[in-house]
Formats: sequence, structure tokens, C-alpha cells
Amino acid sequence: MIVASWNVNSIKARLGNVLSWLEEVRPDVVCLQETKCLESDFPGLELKSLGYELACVGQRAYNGVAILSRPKLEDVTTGLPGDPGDEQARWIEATVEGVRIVSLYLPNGNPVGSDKFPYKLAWMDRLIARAKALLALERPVVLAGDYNVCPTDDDVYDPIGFRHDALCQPESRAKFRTLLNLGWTDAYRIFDPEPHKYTFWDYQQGRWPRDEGLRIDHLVCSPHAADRLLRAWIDKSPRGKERASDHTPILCELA
DNA sequence: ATGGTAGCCTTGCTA
Repeated sequence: MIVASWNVNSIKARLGNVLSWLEEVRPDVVCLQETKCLESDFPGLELKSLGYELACVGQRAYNGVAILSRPKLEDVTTGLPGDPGDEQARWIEATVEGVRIVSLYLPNGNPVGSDKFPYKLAWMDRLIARAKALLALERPVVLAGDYNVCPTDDDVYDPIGFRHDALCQPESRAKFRTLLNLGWTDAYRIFDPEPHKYTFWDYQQGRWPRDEGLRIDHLVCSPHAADRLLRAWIDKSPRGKERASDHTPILCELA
């Protein structure tokens, strides 16, 4: 089973790119982030015509996550537990062929010093709590999404320039490590130890043609999922297309 | 020193 994660930066603006990529790669499960539309506005018919079931949660203009699946989608839930007052659409779960799939969009947190950064850290504490509960299921689980965390300086093109950025803060990285230290696996790093492999390149200042990016999209696997990992890779081709998202898909295959 | 891109709607905010 091939599982992909892709921050599309608006599903409506990116529909053509997404449809052509799905036809070409045909992943079994696709987790989308920053869909930026209400459930009622989601272009589901086009995706269903390619054989995908859809589960999504969204809000106007910001955030929004979805799961597409060729096999049946079961037991869909939305929202990250731990803060009933949190209205932001950043979390959706579903089960596909016995694998619990999460599509998550972790808060960016910039600028550090604003209230956005403590919101990010508190959100990560809730993520860690939910990850503990999911581990207790003793089932394969994939936490797929835009984490807005560069785990190490090897995951950012300019570590000095980003030393004050929320994506590279020691607190952000420490919480990501706390997640992994519970027993979760960063699937990409199992298969590719090379530094400076990226999933995001800013639209500005020619970052894409210069390959000046960040690795912030991750496929985080529970032990039962990690035991089934065959490969994980970044597909850079969508980033080079016309009207591209600033992120490109990351994928893994489970036996 | 500045501005540079993209998407959405709040023509400013978020990233």
C-alpha cells in the first residue's frame, strides 16, 4: 500500500495538478493539507471519478486536511483531542485496510514571540498525547502531514538564516524528537540518510531552481507500520510544474 | 535597505 502526503496550498487552485499526479502515480492513500476550503466546496466528484473515496474537514481560506483512498475509508474522525475550543481544521483520521491514517497540518508558529508559537507547541503536546493513545492500539498507524518542523539542520538549506524561525526552534525540534522517542519512525530517514533533501521550497527568491528548501513534510510510522516499510521517497516532479504548490509529495510503501 | 511569490478574502493575513 502506497501512502502519500502533500500540502497542496488550496485544493481548488491545485485540482488540475493533483488529478494529473494521481493518474500518473496512483497512490492508494493520499493525505492532503492546506486544502483551504469548506467540506461543501471540496471538489470531490473529480477525485471520485479517479476511483478515490474522500474524507475531509475544512474552513474558509486557511488550513483544511483530507484523506483520499482507493480502498474503503472507514471510521473517519476529525479534530485533534485536547482543546475543545480549537476550531482550526488541522486533523483527520481514517482506517484503510486496517491501517490507521492521519492527515495533519501542524501550526507554522511564526513569528516566534507571537501567540502563534506557544499555540504550535501546545498543539504538539496534544499531538504527542494522541500519538500515545494510537500506539496503545498496537496497530499500524501513519501520521502523515505537514509538520512545519525541520528535524535537524540537515533538513534546511540555510540553518543560520533559519535559526530564529519557528520551524527550526529547539523547542519545536525537541517535541518532534519526543514524538519519535515514543517509538515512532520518520519513514523517509530510514531509506535516505543524505542531508539536504527537501519537501518545500518557498515561492520567493528562486528557492526552487536553487534547491533551497526545507524538509517539513513527514510520514511518521508506528512500530507495526514501520515493520512493513518497503521504501519512502520524495517525488519532486510536481514542484516543477506550472501553478505548483510550494510543497511536493512524500510517499512510502507498506508491505 | 528593500522586496521578492502565492492564495484567499479580512485588498491584510497566512505561509
